[in-house]
Amino acid sequence: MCNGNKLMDIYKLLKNRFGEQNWWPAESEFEMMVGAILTQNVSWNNVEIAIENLKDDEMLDPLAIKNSTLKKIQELIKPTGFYKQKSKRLKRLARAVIENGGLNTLFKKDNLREFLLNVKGIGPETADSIILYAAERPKFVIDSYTKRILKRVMNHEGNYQELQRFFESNLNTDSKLYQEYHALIVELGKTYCKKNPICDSCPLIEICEFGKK
DNA sequence: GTCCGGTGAG
DNA sequence: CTCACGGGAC
Repeated sequence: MCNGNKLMDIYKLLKNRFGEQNWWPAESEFEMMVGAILTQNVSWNNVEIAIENLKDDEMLDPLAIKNSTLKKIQELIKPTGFYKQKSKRLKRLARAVIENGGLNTLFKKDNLREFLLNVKGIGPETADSIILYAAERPKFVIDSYTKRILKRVMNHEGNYQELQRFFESNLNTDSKLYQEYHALIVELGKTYCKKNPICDSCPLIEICEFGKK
């Protein structure tokens, strides 16, 4: 049932079907961090529009965010929804980056995860996304898709921390593997393992506890 | 548990 | 029209 070795089988099947994902699409590490906040509970399509808006105004920079007004930021990121909250979150992020000597310094911290979680508006998933895709350190990102898929495929449930440990203790500690795996999970969640799943053509049909029925 | 919120698919 | 979306704070 809770066989951790099955995790690599899942990974291989997903990779065979969907191929290389190459997340996170961004031109800079700070852009990745901004995207990580903007994508909270919002489809990536909306984030792309907001990122373009920010880019056009040369706002993908900590100092630019810090020196801009909340109102201006809200206009630019409106496509991502929750814009009043997210504009403040971007401000706090920018301030935290600046006050701690920039990203190069920040990403070397031993307590990077703790540091990020102390920025109001950055929770576990956003922090781990930044750690994995921007700082490129091996932290497995758990999201709602991961929870849903693990429950269906392996009948395995748990909170954020438990599921993260499940992946990290059963996989090689490999940033690239974690990056691709999480991206593949998201792709599966969007295309087949949806709320109303499409099981007949799912790449995991042969090994899925739920799909077998 | 509830609220935040514009966008696109169906 | 409804619904989910690469969550987090309270």
